[in-house]
Amino acid sequence: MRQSKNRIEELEGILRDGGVRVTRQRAAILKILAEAEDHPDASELHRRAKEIDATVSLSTVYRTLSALEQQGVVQRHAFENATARFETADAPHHDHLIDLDTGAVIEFRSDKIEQLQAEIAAELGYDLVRHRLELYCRKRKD
Amino acid sequence: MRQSKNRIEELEGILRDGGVRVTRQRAAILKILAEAEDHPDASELHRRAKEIDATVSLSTVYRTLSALEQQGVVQRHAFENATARFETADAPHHDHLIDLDTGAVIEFRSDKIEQLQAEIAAELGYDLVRHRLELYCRKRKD
DNA sequence: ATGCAAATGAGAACCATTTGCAACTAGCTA
DNA sequence: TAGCTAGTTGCAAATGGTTCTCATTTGCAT
Repeated sequence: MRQSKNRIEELEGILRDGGVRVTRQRAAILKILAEAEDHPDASELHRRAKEIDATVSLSTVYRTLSALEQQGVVQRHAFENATARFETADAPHHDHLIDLDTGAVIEFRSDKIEQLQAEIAAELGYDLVRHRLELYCRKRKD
Repeated sequence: MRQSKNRIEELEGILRDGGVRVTRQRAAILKILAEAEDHPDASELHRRAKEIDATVSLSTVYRTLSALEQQGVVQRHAFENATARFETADAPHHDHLIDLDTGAVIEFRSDKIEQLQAEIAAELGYDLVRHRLELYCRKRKD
């Protein structure tokens, strides 16, 4: 996309700073991730990455995703009855609405809900570390 | 506990009405589930059920849990990085707070959040079918 | 009692993900 | 630029929770 090149170089920088080597395979996976507008799973990422570098193996996709997740560059989501799906962690925090019929994922954010969650945790004597909020929905029939 | 006997008979009735046979093994699993105050996983249920009926196999635990889930008697939860955990579906709807250090699960309910979720789905053109809200927390340090 | 569809135990099968290993290679060093 | 070495890779095998297969048993309506 438009300036994905910069974004990719930025991500590669983050990796190098984190002591993670930027290999041919990782560069390919990173590019695919940066350009993805959806929430692909590991095998879909593998399929796409192979178009850039045919040598990328599924193992490497998984290993790279784990490394990227640890660097905070990628987020992993385990939606109901499905394989893990991934997205770059550049956008601000948001939750997900999953279309039960198509599997499509829509991002949304509600500051009210975020705040209520923290309040609930506090009331119960806890500090909220992270949360998971997923809405499983069907397109409204008119 | 106190009147769990009635509860168990009630559950058995639901099963029979649903065309599901109440076998010795299922009765044992049902009893364990009705008495559980926590959110055990399949192998823990297996462990406990065997104390009532040593013949219960893990296969049957899984099969029974699926049957109970279909009858709406049991709910399955897939918390982060963990095996599926179960609870009887008698209590009114609630969400879960998971203690990251102990794995303990605390139930809570927020009508405000419930309402906000439906509103968000509606705004995006969807009908909310179900949702998942989990708060991963640590005990507050005083 | 009888008959038969439903249920069971044991173990194999599934399948997404992880891991062991020997052969590479990114990227610092001289 | 060549060399070094710890980090990476592809492949295949392992993992582990959960589901399925199949021969045998059993609940329960008749």
